[in-house]
Amino acid sequence: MEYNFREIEKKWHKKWVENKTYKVTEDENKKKFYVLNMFPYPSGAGLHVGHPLGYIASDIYARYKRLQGYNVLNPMGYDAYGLPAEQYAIQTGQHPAVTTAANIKRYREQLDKIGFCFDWDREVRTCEPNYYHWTQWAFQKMFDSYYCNEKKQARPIKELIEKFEKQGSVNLDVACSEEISFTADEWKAMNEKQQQEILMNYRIAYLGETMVNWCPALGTVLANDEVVDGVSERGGHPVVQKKMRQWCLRVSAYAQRLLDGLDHINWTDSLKETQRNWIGRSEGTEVEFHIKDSDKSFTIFTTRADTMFGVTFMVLAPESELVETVTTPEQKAEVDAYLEATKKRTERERIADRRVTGVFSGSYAINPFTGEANPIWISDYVLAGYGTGAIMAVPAHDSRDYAFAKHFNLPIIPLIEGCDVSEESFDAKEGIVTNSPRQGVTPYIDFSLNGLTVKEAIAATKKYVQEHKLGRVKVNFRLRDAIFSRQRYWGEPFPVYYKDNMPYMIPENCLPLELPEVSKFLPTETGEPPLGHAEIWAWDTVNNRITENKYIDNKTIFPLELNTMPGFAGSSAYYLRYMDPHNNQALVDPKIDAYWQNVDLYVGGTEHATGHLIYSRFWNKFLFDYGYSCKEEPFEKLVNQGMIQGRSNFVYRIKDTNTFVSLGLKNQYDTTPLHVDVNIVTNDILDLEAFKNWRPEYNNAEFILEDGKYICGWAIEKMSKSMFNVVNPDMIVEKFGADTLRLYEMFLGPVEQSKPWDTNGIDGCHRFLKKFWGLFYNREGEFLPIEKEAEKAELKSLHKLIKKVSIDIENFSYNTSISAFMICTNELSQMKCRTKSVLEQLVVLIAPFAPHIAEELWEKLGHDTTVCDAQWPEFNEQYLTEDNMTLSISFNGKTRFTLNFPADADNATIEKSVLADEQTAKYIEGKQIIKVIIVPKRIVNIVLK
RNA sequence: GCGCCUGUGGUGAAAUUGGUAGACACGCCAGACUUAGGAUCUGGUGCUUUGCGGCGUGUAGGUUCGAGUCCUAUCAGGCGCACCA
Repeated sequence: MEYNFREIEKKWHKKWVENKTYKVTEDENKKKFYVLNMFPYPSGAGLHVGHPLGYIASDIYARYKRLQGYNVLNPMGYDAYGLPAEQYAIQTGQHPAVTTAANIKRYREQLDKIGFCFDWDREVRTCEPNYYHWTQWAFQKMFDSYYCNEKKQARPIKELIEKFEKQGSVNLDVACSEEISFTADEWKAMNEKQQQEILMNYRIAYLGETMVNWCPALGTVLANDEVVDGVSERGGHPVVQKKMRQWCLRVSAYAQRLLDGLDHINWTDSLKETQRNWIGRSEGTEVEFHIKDSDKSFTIFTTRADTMFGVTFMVLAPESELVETVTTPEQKAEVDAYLEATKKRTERERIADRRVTGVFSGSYAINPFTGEANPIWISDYVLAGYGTGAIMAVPAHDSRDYAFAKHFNLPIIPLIEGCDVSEESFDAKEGIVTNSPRQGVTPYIDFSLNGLTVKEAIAATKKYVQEHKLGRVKVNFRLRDAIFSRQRYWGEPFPVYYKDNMPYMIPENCLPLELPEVSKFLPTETGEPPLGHAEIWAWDTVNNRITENKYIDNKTIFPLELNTMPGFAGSSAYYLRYMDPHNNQALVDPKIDAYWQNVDLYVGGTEHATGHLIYSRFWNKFLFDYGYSCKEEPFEKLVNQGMIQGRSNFVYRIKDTNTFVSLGLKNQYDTTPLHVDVNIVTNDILDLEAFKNWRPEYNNAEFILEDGKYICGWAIEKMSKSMFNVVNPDMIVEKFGADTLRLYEMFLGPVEQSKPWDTNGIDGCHRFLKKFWGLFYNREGEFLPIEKEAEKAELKSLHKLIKKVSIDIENFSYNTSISAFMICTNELSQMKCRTKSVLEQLVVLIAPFAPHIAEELWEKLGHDTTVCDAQWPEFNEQYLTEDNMTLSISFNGKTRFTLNFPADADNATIEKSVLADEQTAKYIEGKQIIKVIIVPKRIVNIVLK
């Protein structure tokens, strides 16, 4: 009987749905295991072969864990809100809800064909009200919270109000946008609006007037991670800096915890490193500089406190509020011109063109260590958003300051013994400090760093600055608060209305606030949000319900927020929602959360390293602070699947003809390479008929063949429609079956590695499944397994496989597991002994990889339960014993060699003749063996004298 | 510039973690069965040499009885951050 994968797969897909084979419920008697894939954006293009890579890898793991007796949660859903879904809707001129639903349907069909063990009863869609209810709820909680630095957690804002009433802003150690000071009496004297404005400075979700990444083409602001090289990540449109009033999340308050948490989770080093870079912790010192002939002062931030004696000028960011203060009347015209010029330059231009620019402000700042008056300059190489927006420039030891000093001819004072700063600055933090203070100069203060190493000098300066109240030790983070508003239609509406221009939350029991219908949902270049077109979009505070805009009176009926939330809002806590997706009383029932805890294995692409994976960790930490999530870190282990690139094929057309020449002969002609659809090429051989029918212009194409074949050229490129190299999983499933696709995607190489999709070689996996089937059925359709005692050789082959596969799955080395299956199948097939018990275990072993064929054979073996409920076989070392055992021998636990001896020998005698090489023999010859220690894994330690 | 990762046949890749490098698969070569084959089966396949042999894990050193694996330097490719003070 033939291996009929089409029939088998169809049959089992139906049975799995009917029997709800993959439905999971909480079960206190079983240990839990939570496997999660990053849920997809249902884009219009559907799935290509790259998407399922991670899903297959995690599916294998989930099935394996289930066979081991775990209660496995393996859910799937859709990240349906946000830019990509909406862009697609705009391009096709349809309502996003319609296209999203259609795309989801398509995704589901494609996913269903591959045979995943998802519990679809737990599906979530971020665009559905019963889901975004909890996105809005979390936002309200963030609005009603501040971050207490002392307790290192989010606290209810009412505690902060109580504090203000008692002591004002005295001794306040909380995260804020800017330091404000006021007394309790002043607080009490404020009206409601003033108080709300003050509180906004502390809320975790707050309205902030900040510089944002404005993308005119997309008609929205973007978060920092959505901007790459000055253009939008989606679509590559220019992005400019603009000051706007936006909702923000105070992610920066959690910077230290986000950093510390990385130490306790099982992620790859490179991903952790990426996050560390993004968080960008930098320990330094803030020092106050007084402005000469003024009572004003400003603070700078430096990580090189040891260079205080090498400061020759100061620089302010053009956007710094201090610019106005320090600009003298004589310099005003020049400064204004400079500010105007910088404003015009976009982020992109600044990156592309790094020329040194700047202007002198006219003022001087007094260096508290030398007493010298340093000129204050303004330049765009200093960023307003980092540190204090002001720096002390030490041209000798900072390359940027050096470039500036050379350009404007400012002095350079070297501070490290023996360093040469005639050509470039000496940036390394090493060497012995000198010139601090300089010889012959009367010390301004009683403090010297000369003779210390750089590290010692930094510590000494910090100490001095602290003790003399010249500044303070400060930790700065690169991580900024996340901008949380989008001027888009297709996103979660904010559950917010405006009274007297200040935001108020609609009552929690009125959630979800559903997305209204609008006449026009297209974004605008000017940034008016599409929700402005909604007619029913006002909040009636008397009846607590939505009402029509025309009733807005700003007394009881107020306008609702017009912005919507960004894509990452819905994807930040979805793993919690999967635990309890139908609960309409809470995001997740605390008891259920306590059962599933957090995600044990998270699989997805690296592209989310600085976006989703930061926001999600932040969001979860916030919920953790209130006890809504029982674990501080959401994703225990994370595996990044590599990207699948496309492998394009080319045909070579001879210029000005319709004749195509095969790859090997193309150099004899003047040809143009043309992309050809990879789906009409097999193993680089072109299907000539299919090619003629591919495009009308090739109908009468002629070919110059080699060996009767047309060989195509190839190249690795991004998988894209325009290069005709997109391979859909459906086509592979149709041709070879889902089990072959699953095996092949895993066989391609390590899951973590990026690699091109290459259909060459898929035959090997398909052939293997046929051979595997051949262990059970011969060509005549006889069922081969028989009940009998297993033979030694069979058991050895089987247990070798059990051991290998068990270890490999734990390590995600699926490619080598599949090799092991191939070897075992060949061995058993040659032995021609078909012992039922052996084959039964073999079916269980392959079930995670190729579930359809496993179910079919499991049934044929006489089981009426699903193979998913079988038990993963344990390997038994005794079957693995070799006839000739190999011993690894180490001397003093250090050096080793291997040694063969018969396994049945009672006492192995170590003879010179069996040693691997002569030199080794020479090495132990004449040395007295004191002790032989046999340790597990058949390693023998021989201790030599 | 700083940080992280990766370099092994014609190709994708293995290597019990310091012990016979190239498992397994693709491709290729030869053969068998076939009217035919993008089917199936068998054997071969790192390079070099007629052969014995020699050489081989980006390059150059080092540690070791022994290195793809550890150390140092260097080259190449990929990724992240980047006027972040």
